[in-house]
Amino acid sequence: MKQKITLKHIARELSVSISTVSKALKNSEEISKDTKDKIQAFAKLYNYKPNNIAISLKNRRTKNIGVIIPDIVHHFFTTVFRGIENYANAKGYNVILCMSDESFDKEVINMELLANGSIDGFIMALSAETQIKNDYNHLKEVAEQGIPLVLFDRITDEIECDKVVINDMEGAYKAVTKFIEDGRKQIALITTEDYYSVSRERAKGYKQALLDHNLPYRENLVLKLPFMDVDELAINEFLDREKIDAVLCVNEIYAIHSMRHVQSKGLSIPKDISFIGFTDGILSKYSTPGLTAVSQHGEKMGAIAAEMLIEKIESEKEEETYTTTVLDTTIVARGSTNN
Amino acid sequence: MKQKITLKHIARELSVSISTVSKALKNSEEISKDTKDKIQAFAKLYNYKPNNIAISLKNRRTKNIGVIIPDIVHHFFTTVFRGIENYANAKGYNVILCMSDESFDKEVINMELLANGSIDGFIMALSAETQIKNDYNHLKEVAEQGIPLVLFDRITDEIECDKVVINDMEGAYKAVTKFIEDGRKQIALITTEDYYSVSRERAKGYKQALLDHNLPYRENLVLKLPFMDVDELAINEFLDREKIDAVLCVNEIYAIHSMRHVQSKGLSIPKDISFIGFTDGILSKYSTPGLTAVSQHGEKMGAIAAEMLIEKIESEKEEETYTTTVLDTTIVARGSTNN
DNA sequence: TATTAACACGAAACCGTTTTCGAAGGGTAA
DNA sequence: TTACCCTTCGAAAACGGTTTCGTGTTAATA
Repeated sequence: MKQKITLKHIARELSVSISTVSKALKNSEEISKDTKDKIQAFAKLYNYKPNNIAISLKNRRTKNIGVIIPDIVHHFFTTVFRGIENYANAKGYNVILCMSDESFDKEVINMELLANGSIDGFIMALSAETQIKNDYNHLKEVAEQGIPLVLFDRITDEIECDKVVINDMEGAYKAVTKFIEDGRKQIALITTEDYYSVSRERAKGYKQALLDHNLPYRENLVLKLPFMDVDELAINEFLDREKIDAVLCVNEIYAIHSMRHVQSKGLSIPKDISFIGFTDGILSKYSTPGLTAVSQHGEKMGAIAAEMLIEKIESEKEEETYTTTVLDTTIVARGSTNN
Repeated sequence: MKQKITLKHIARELSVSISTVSKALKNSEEISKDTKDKIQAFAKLYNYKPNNIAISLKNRRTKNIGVIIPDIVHHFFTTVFRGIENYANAKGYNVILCMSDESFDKEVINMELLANGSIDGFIMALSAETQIKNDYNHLKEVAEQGIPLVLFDRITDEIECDKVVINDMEGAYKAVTKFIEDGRKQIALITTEDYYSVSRERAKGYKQALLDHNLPYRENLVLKLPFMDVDELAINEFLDREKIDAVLCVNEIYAIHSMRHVQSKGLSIPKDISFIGFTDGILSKYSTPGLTAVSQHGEKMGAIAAEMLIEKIESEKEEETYTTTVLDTTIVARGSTNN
């Protein structure tokens, strides 16, 4: 096992001072060509690489970004993460990934741990529990310490910081409009409880699209499910009970399950009933028929979040101007709607 | 913006030395109760938290684990990652996640970057390109520096280190045996080229199961696809050409696509033809019919990998004993086979 | 010959901790 | 009074770098 070589080793070996070695390796003008050549050759030979930790301590910059998401086994979050990682890597940053598991406590613990010097900034999507509790003191703490923060997807108005979201309202609006243009009249919405910022927005878009096209908004065509467990029975019952010819679902799982259920009753998709689901994930692509989806462009979202964060990290000036970037959605048409 | 408080600040404020503060906060016997009380109260009031970076430099321990995987938008890898993260977090470690994007160069760059002090050990699955190139010098370098390394899933015999794999051969063997017990005779295998360690093992299990049950092994019932792009036409043609009543696929995508194709031809699953796919992912669960799957227990795999790594990191002794843990698979029966 | 500038390098401080060792001061025993 | 021992604290080194400032040497200039 060959130990990592340090400046001190090189200095001792070549009988020069540590400062000379440091400068020589940075090609400083101060050092004579002879000495530089000698030192650089030696360093290359022994594959010298500066210690990241020492540099971090000195510069008070870690070149690490902390990312906290509710769950990693989740298609949308992974695409966002990919966007973050790619951009960050290209800029020389590494990414520390933590999962909150939708738990407030885990979110707080992870943040506090990382905030003690391990990272230069945070990118995060709030956990469900945090949104329900509506407690954002851990975020405020971090902001007060001057650590840059970017929120994406699951955000809150309580915190002033950079944000990236998709235009959830517009996405739902587009989807419902497509249904209407396809001649659908009985358009249902299957969503989650309101504490999610995204669900609220999508519900708004759904309602607005109906009203703008002179269709009635009817409460009984909206099914609100509590998060966490997919209540299949509630979905089945809802689909059996109401007279419906189109369904907008706020996630893939609801949509896929609904499609299976109506298919098992002998209905034909999209002839008898058509579907659109949020998040253009893997299920939409491979279901039968393919599920028309509202694409959220997760990777782009991640890249933008990373760009905003690194911009803040690297800007010297301490201006307090925050921007919220809103990404438009795209409808990806597949077999579950008439195209 | 309130700056992070350091030992030095406390020392100056209370007119004691830095060492006294440090000791007092660790409740050292050396310091009088009065002084300790005073210092601890002050520290608590100003919410003092030691700087992770400084501690890392001092201890030469970062409490960070580097994880390098080919892709994050991939169900199996995310489940493994979840297992790693959970275990590591419980042990006080953070996880730095990098993606190699199946690229040799990215794998090398990421490893070298992290190896310079940022992490205490690596957990990784080899990129496709690395396996094709069969070049593991970057792994050897890291091992030589005494940095612990655990390989999972995509491994190699060229490197001596701890490893976790699933029993791919046994998984395929089980699946084929199930087909045979269900009365299937024309059992096909759709797999990737041989450079993947996992594909090779699965092909072995497929062959062995056939031979052990006195069925012929026929080359024309095995379709080997190059990785990266799912060649849908090749699959269709293969399914149309051969007389087949059961198909084992080495991943979900192949299986789902195959099922769609035979369904579109009017065949009934599992009556006319049945399917089993590797990786019990989200597609298997939500396809119609559900895909019987060989579960790889990714989360357990991740937990074991993390356990092995942390064990190595924290053990003082420098024994060179490496173990390979082999996880057995489980068949998760669903509608694509007769049960 | 004395002054000065350029060149090449080293000493030391610093980032924020931990830890070893030494020392001041007071108390006790001989 | 002397010797010794606790108790309690601080100085300093160390982790591995960067950077400022100073200094010795040499050569050019007055």
